[in-house]
Amino acid sequence: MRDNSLKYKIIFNDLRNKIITGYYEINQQLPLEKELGAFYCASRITVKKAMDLLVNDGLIIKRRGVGSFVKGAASRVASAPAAMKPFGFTAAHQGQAVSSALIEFTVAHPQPETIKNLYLEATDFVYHFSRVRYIDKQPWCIEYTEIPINIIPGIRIDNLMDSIYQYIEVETHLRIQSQHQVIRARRANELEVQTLGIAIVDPVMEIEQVTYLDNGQAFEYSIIHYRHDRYELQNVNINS
Amino acid sequence: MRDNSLKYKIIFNDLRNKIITGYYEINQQLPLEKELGAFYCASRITVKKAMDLLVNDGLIIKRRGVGSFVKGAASRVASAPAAMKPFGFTAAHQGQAVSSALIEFTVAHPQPETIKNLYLEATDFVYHFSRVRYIDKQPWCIEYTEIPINIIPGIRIDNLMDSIYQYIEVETHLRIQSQHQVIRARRANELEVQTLGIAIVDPVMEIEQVTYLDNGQAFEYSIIHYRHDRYELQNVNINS
DNA sequence: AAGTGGTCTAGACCACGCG
DNA sequence: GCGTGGTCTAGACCACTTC
Repeated sequence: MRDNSLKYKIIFNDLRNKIITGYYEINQQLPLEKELGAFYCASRITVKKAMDLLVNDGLIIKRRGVGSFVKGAASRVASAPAAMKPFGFTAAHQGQAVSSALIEFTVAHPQPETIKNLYLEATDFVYHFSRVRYIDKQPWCIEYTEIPINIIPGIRIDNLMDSIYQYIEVETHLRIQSQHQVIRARRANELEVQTLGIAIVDPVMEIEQVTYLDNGQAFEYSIIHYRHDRYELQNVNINS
Repeated sequence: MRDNSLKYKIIFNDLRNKIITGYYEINQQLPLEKELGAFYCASRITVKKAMDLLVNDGLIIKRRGVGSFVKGAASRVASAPAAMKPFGFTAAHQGQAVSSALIEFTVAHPQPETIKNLYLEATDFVYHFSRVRYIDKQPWCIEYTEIPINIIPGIRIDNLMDSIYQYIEVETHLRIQSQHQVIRARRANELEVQTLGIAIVDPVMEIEQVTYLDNGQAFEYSIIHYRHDRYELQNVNINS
């Protein structure tokens, strides 16, 4: 990544490491913005930009008139910066043995929800597929996905065994830019009981999502059901 | 709020309204940062700050070398800006008839999870209470909460019928600054089946949270179980 | 080549907490 | 009154897209 050459990201990552490794302890005051600017040879504005990212990730608090301090929660924070969370199951479990079982793969007209979320016509065509995702051969979740064929052409069965996002970014010149999700708890259905190896009384975590390319085009409508014991979401709310 | 006098928030809110009301249509290009700066009598940097907030809320995308565009998801976006989401059940349901039923209220030593998350000693004392929360007399969720008595003293039973956060901010001079949450799906227990009026096979949405004051002090450890049909979380992920 | 947004700076002034 | 972080500016240069 050439992102590493951006000054505010260098400062962000360095401060983040110093907090996570305990170089800065919990509740300890950080150096002043002015001092950090001198240390990193950066303007105060650039240091502030880096520190504001730390605030958004829940690692520090800033108090006007007082200073900046390491937050107590810092020791339990996710390993990846929130701003750099990767998209998709494969990327989220990088380094682990991810595999997939294809349940269904057809080309069809889009379902009503897909029409609404991707602004399609009922007469359009989409790839319609569902697959179970495994880590170390343990079932993790089941994905129900529709992707318009005229936005992402050329998907074949063997692309679905790996990361579909990787196919899109590597085989085409399109880049994935963002993802809008709605998260709910739900009862599992019969298919999920069988494929995920859970009991009929076990819930699943539902993630309904629309994924966007960097040109603003929504290209995927997907519903993912996770085993409830294999998914949790971290969230930090900051008061304006 | 004197927040309204901040230029970047004025611009943010004005652009946000123009997007939500359809003054700017989906996929329409917004005026250039330079033009908006002239329109609002603001520098380009200030306009950019406002627009970056819109990006984080998932309302627009920005393309270097091209311009900024209204995102398709804009029409389905939450009514409140993500950056200004209020804390707590009462605030989240402002204008609705919120009521509470107290299940338990004692002063006790903290549970292990509370000790770990609030950095307490086993010999400390906490308010330990649980309550069911209703909207229009319909059960919505059940909260299990512990708050150290030496951080927030003077909580009485009648405070628990209303918003405990409101008690804290009004009766003391402390201000609530942030909240760290972990969200999971879970099976309901016997108490929840009865108090929430759900079936034993129905899941609940679990929110485990630590809430912080603006001095960085963690003052509350809480687990909330929502009826799965009465809670959903919206989430926007942006690629670096 | 022209024009967009992204980064960075130096400097100013303000709001706030504290002594 | 002092020092903190918050806001805002004018201007520079860069990375990127499009023509």
